[in-house]
Amino acid sequence: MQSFTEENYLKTIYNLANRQQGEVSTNALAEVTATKAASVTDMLRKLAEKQLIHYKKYQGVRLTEEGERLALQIIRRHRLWEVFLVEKLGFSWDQVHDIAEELEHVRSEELVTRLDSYLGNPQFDPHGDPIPTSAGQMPETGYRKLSEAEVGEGVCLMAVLEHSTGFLRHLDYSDLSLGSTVIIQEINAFDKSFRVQTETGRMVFVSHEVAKNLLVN
Amino acid sequence: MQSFTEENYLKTIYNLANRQQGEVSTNALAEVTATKAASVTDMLRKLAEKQLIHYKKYQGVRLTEEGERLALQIIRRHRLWEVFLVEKLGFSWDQVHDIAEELEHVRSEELVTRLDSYLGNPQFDPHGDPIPTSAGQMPETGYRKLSEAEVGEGVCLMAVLEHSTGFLRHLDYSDLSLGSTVIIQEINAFDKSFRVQTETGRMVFVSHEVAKNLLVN
DNA sequence: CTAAAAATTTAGACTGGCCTAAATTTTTAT
DNA sequence: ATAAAAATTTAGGCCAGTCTAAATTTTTAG
Ligand SMILES: [Mn+2]
Ligand SMILES: [Mn+2]
Ligand SMILES: [Mn+2]
Ligand SMILES: [Mn+2]
Repeated sequence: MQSFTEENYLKTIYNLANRQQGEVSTNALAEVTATKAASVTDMLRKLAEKQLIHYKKYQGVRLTEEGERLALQIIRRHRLWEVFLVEKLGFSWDQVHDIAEELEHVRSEELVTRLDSYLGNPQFDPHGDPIPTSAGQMPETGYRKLSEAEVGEGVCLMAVLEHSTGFLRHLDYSDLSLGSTVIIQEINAFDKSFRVQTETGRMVFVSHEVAKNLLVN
Repeated sequence: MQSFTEENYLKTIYNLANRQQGEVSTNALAEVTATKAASVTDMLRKLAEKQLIHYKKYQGVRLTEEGERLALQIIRRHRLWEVFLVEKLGFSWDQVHDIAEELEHVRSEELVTRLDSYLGNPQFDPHGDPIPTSAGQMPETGYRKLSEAEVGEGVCLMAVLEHSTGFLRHLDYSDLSLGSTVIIQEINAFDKSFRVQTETGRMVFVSHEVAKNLLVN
């Protein structure tokens, strides 16, 4: 059985490993967990002891199979709760992350199973992130960043890479909602900003910063 | 802001204070929290420091107004989550307590408000316990124990005092469900056991031990 | 009313998770 | 190739919450 803290480290290691390639560094973990490198080292020793990570001093860290299994379980819970909060309780997608950070630690297999089926076995969370299966698989999505699309393309908005309230509110404001299609009218050569037409016909300006954090199909 | 542990102590003090009269003892707390008396003393000093309890060495403990407010908030969350688990996820009433013990600590006013309205502002939890109001009031119920009722009376089963899986399963087995009415056929003079007729017509034996833990109207 | 029993508190110690400062290892740049 | 910089680990310590053993206070019984 893991503590909240251990669960958070596992989840964070998983996420960092899948953003960059190769081993996850102590400093990167310290930044995300908002602690100091020395504290991370302490925890890494403990997780290695429990065989949840592969860890060689100074060489970075990688999840073991068991560690990954646990990480996916926690991510699954997080995303299912986010679906619940949005679909059933009517929260908006920018309000749910912090609450799900707490709910994800409630430990009950039965609870997750029932929640999943109550929600209709959703495949994606409100931010378009795939929900790991109960068998412990992270579904593959073939998305690319909007910033990599070209003029003239019509692309469907599928997920966000950035989950901050500010970013999500900005998307709402810009009429960019997941599942909707936008047509790329123009890409500015200088700042790589986009002008796109949304499904409702609005012509919207999308900065490169935003386009980099929007996944499309 | 209180830790999980502090919240559990406040809730426990509240519950004990409303089962017995007067101050709550260190030993009673140690038993319920499954810790040792010495640990309880440490925590009482901390809670007194935070002005959440009135505490004089060797004299037992009582919640302050603020302490009671917090205790009721936690109990409210616990009971709302129990309703959710039973009504929405289809758990049975003997499975929900432990899960609610964890869910009750998720801290979000907004979450509780939305959950409450999603559930239709329920007045009672699956065990018949009243749900404290958002204003911080514990609704009064005028229930008495089934063991205090008399032969010939028809009484409505309203709540249970004991929440163990064993007890609740036994009630299911005995066809004794909350909201149903039973008619008292006979009270055994020797062991104070009851013979009652349930709503479905079954004739059921109710031991004194069980009758003491069933509240009726 | 007093002595034994029971309840409670204090003393001292441990673990988990965190910190700062110092030491060590690895990486980078000349 | 080597020195400076960056990253990481180690040393030593703090706090919350727990424990056991010992001391103290309150309660109970004779
Ligand atoms: Mn999230
Ligand atoms: Mn999400
Ligand atoms: Mn309960
Ligand atoms: Mn209950």
